[in-house]
Amino acid sequence: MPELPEVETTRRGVSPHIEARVLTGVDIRQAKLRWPIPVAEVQALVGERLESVTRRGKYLLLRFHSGTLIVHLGMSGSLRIINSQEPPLYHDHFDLVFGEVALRFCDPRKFGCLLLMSATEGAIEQHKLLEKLGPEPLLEEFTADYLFKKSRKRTQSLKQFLMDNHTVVGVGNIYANESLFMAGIKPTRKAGSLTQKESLRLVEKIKFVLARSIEQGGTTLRDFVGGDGKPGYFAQQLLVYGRGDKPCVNCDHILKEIRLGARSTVYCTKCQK
DNA sequence: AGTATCTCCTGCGTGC
DNA sequence: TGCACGCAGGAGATAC
Repeated sequence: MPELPEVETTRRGVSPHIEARVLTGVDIRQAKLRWPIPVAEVQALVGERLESVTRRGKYLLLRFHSGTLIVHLGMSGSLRIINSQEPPLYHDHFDLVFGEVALRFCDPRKFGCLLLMSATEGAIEQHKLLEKLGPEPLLEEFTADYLFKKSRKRTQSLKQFLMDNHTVVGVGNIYANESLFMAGIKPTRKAGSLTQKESLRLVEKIKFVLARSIEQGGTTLRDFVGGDGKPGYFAQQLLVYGRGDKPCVNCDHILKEIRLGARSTVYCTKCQK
């Protein structure tokens, strides 16, 4: 599942191939994604130059003069640069064509989306999907003080609180598990029980683990932007995620795996307090 | 307002 | 070997 590092890696990977180029065609083979693709509106962008490729949370934003395309990869989506003559495979739902190259979207589970916000509707930040998002975890706006204050009087579990986009964007299940382990904090605790000191550790670890994954993604960029279109997981060392019933890397105690809000949650009952 | 639950979809693992 | 079943998972929608 693409988490923030994968989305950012995708952005960096595809952007040099399409930015500043003119959209010459739109080929939508499957409009039924999480929300229906507004086919005619997207096609109306043909002839316009792609001004920028940016990211907000896990949303990719492709800005054109008359509007901005919003792309989300959902659970299983990927974007890759192809030769525009290349025939689509199963689950390749749409292409944005820029002359001889194209940006191709593949998503077996169809949890992703392609939407358009017209420039006449206002700034992209005002879009319904974006306006209530929390801070970007890698920017200075995401601080220990912010997280501490935001968590006051919250009764839900710390992990679910972290995974809520209104708290902070881009911390999905994998990184919530990893950062809580690295900070030595039990995921089941109520968010409101977080101390200032713990908040500092947690924010540090979230930033660290996300930044490191983006770095590692950079090394595999060429692999997926080029041909096979499978971004896959970064060659990252996951300390707890997917390691339930295996020994803790710190103390050898067997890691515990539970469900929090139907999400796989793994932690060490000795190292995480 | 905050919290928990439901929902979309397909591939994959499991068990018979 | 084949088939039915069930589950995972991002995050908005819905219910309370």
